[in-house]
Amino acid sequence: MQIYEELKARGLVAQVTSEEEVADLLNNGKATFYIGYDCTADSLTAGHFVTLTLMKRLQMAGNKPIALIGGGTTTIGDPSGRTDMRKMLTLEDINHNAECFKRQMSRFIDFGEGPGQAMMLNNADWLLNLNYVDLLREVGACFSVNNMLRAECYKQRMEKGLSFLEFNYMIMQSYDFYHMFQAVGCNMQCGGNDQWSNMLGGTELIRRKLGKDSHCMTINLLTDSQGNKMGKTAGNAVWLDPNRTSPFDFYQYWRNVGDADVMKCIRWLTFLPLEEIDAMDKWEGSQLNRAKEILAYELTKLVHGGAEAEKAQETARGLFTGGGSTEHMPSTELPAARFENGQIGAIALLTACGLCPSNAEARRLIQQGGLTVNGRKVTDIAAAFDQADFQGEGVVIKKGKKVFHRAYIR
RNA sequence: GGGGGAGUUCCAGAGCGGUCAAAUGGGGCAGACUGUAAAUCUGUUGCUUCGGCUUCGGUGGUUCGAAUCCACCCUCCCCCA
Repeated sequence: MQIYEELKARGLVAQVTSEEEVADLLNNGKATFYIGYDCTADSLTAGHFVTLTLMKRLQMAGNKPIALIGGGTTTIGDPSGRTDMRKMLTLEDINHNAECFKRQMSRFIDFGEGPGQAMMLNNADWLLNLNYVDLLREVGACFSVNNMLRAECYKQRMEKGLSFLEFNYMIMQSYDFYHMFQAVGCNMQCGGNDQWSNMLGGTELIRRKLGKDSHCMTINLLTDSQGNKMGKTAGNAVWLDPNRTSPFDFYQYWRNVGDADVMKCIRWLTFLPLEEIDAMDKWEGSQLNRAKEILAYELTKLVHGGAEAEKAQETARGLFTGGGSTEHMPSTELPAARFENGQIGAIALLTACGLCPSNAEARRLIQQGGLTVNGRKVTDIAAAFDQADFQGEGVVIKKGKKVFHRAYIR
C-alpha cells in the first residue's frame, strides 16, 4: 500500500486539491510540503501532534518536509474557528517559543541538508520586512474580499467581530506558500482541516502570480465521539514538553480515552501497521483496555522515548492494579519551610504539590472524600503529617481516583 | 460621521437600588456505580488566618446602601453614510 492510500485507510485525509495529483506527488516522493506552526506557546501540544505524525509519515515515504515556524504570522494571530481575538505576543516571546518548537520537533523529524531530510524555516524571515504598499500591489490585487468573507473559517467571527489585523492572516499564510514555492520549490501544503481556506489562498495566489499549480491536503481534526477536540483536559492543552505535561500524565491522558475513540486514535496517531490495527478492531468491552494501553504506550514512546514510555506504563500498572513502583509518578520536593513543628497539614500539602490551586478547593476535596495519603483515606481537614514520613520515597498522595502524586523531602 | 444595542463569576446567560458571592444550563472537581471507558445519579464549584475580604468592561459620582442609577472613557454588535 502506498502512502496516500495508507493515509486514507487510516482515516486521516480530509480534503485535497486534486486527489490524483496529490497521490502521485506523495506516492512517488515528489512532494516538498510544508506544515506551518504558529508559536503561541513555548511548547507544542497534542493538537500539533497529529500533523507532526503526518509530517513523519510523508517523510518516511520519501517526501521532503518543511516545518514552518510562524515567527511572522504569530504576530498577527490566526482567527480561524476562534470566537475571540488572540492575545498579542511580543517578538521576544515569539522567538523564544520558536526555539522551543524547534527542539521538540527534532525529536520526531529528521532535519538536515540531505534530499529527504526536513528543513525548518521561519516566516519571520520574509514577512517581517514586507513593505505595506509593495505587498498590496504585489498580492493584494489577487485576493477578493468577497471570497475571503465567505470563507468558512471566519464564519464565527462574522458575528463576534473580526479585526482587520486578523483578517490579513490568510494573506500572510498565502504569501508564505507563494514565497516558499519560489524560494525552495515547496509544491504542497498540509495542515489541519480548519486551515483549508487559508491554504487555498496560497494555491490561488501561486496560480494567479505564477500560473503554476500547487497542492494542499488537510487532515481531519482529532475529535472524540462527542465531537469535542481531543488533546485537552479541562480546557488545558496536553503538552509535549515533559515539564508541562509529565510523561506519566501524557500516558494517562491516552490511557483514559473513551471506548469509542481508542481505535480511531490508534489508527490516526500510531505507526503500528494497519494489519495489526485491523486485528484489534474486533476488540470490545473491557478488552479495549488493552487497546488503550497500547495507544498510551505507543504515543508516549513517540513523544518521550521508549524508556519514559516503559516507566509510565509500569507506574500506571502499579498504581491501578496494585504493587508496582511509585518512582516515576509526578512528584514534588517539599521545602523544609512548608513544615511547622515537624508537620504539614493536609490542606497545605495539597496546595504545595499543586494538586489544588487554593485552600478552599483543598478543603472541599478532603471533605468530599477525595484524598488518600499512603493508601489511607483522609477525611479530616485538620489532619497533619510528620516530616519524617516524607523522607526517602516520600508519601503517595491520591487525589480523586486517578491523580497520583508523590511528595518528598531531601 | 449619524442612530440603536451590548459588555456579569471558566463559558453561555439571568439579575436591573438592599433578601446578590449573584438564578439556570454547560464545563470542571469530588462521591456512588464501573473496566483507569461511556451513560446515569448525588454533592460541589471566588478567596480567606472563617473575623472577614475582593468580584459584575474602566474611572469617577449619587445614595445609609450599587452588578443594578448618573457622567465620562474603552471594547464589541446592528442599521444608515
